[in-house]
Amino acid sequence: MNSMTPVPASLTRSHEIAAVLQEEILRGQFRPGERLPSERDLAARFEASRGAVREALSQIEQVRLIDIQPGGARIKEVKEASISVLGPLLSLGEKPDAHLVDQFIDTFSVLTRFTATRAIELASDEQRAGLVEQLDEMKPFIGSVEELQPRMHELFVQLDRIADNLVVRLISNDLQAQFVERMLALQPRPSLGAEKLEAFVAGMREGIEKRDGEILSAALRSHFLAMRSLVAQALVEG
Amino acid sequence: MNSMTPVPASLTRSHEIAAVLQEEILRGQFRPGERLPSERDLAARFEASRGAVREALSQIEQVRLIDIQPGGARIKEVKEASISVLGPLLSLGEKPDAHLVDQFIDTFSVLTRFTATRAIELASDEQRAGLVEQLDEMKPFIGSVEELQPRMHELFVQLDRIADNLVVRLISNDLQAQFVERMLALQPRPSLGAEKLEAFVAGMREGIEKRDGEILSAALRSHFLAMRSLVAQALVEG
DNA sequence: AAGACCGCATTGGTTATACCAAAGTGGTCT
DNA sequence: AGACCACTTTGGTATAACCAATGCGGTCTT
Repeated sequence: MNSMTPVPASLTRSHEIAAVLQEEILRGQFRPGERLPSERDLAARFEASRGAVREALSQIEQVRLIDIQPGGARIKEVKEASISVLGPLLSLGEKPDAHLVDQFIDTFSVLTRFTATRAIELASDEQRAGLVEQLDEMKPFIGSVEELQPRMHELFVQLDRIADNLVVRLISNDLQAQFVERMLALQPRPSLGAEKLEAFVAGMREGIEKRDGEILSAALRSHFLAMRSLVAQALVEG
Repeated sequence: MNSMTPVPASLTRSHEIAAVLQEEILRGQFRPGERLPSERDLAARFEASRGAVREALSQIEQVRLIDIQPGGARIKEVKEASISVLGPLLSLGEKPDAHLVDQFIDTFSVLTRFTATRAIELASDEQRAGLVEQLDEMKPFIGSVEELQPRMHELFVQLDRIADNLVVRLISNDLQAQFVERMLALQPRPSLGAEKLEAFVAGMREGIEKRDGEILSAALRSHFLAMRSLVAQALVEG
């Protein structure tokens, strides 16, 4: 999966401008309803062409942070924006806002539990057996996060495939796009203890084998809770 | 709230082009990995300037349906896209795809339950009392969807405010932006029976008053399930 | 003095042209 | 057959210009 990571999208002028403006908006440097400087003024400020500025504004409009209309572009409330602003929002300060990170993990947890419980409802016996096998194959690697992580990821991919819910899939895409890369920058890189991981794997296994959503859900919940405090700790220390 | 509905964003050339191209991509008229026609060719095809086409492509890139790079823009998998493609995806056929609508409602249901249960965990006694009051004030209007809906909406706004989870909030924004307007076009406009609504309100009330997430969650679950079959029915009939 | 009206400056929307650097392409030479 | 090189295409950017609609300010009317 790491090898699939695309090249960090070349920074074009319009993307730069969009990033800067978006950050300023998210920092609250403009009041909602207020007018953004005109495209010509922005072009002058960024020493760029109007075309580049227009492309940037077009992107910001897409995330619903501004409303472009003849007469001027107006700032909207962050609360009304698209989920795409979460990434920039997390990158505002030196460290991501701890509260926001908590919300993030909680939400991810809910969606993952939904996917997982739905998956075992829908899964055939063969599929469940396959999932259990995947989990069993993880056991030797519980000590090593680097080894375990890709296998865990593969498991979730399978669950996602079985649950077959495009809506959740797309939401998760966005969350990951906004969140994961920014969390990976954390130092020290948090990692769960072997005991907890073992319990987690065991819980998942039991939930899948018995087709018991409660057990599965409980395992996932406590796993995400553990991750939450880990990340919180990393945010304080880093 | 209806009066707040913004003017149907003026259709600029770039938005038109973006909409057409996006629809073609979503229809699968290009294979993932395949190259999109060059900006110059697209400009010729749409009888527009390259600038307009570039703005359109910039928007489509924002929803991660294409990947623009020097050398050419390449199509990506729908599964990798942003949640923003859901709206266009729902509008592909004459009627929204029933399966997708189900997924939509299920997902909305999960998030709403999360918000509601979190809200009553966090709510002060005064706030809970306020919520209960809101519910009680609904009772006279249970017969009339038009009267009930805005009050119900206000209740969810309060729950959302108390739960105070920006991530879920933004996700819900996107879902509503993509979904609600398209569903409102359904004819006949589905509406729940008074008995079910009464039970729903009662369940919410009890859950909030007793601060019991299970009861609250159950009320919401069955409510969304009812909505699901209503919409399914409307899709078949319409 | 208050309100309706008109007109100009500003703003976004769009087009056209031009140039650059990088990616892609095809042919040639080894 | 493979490496190399030149040409072409493609996206990235800038400049200049025009239109329509908005916003604004002053004037005229009542």
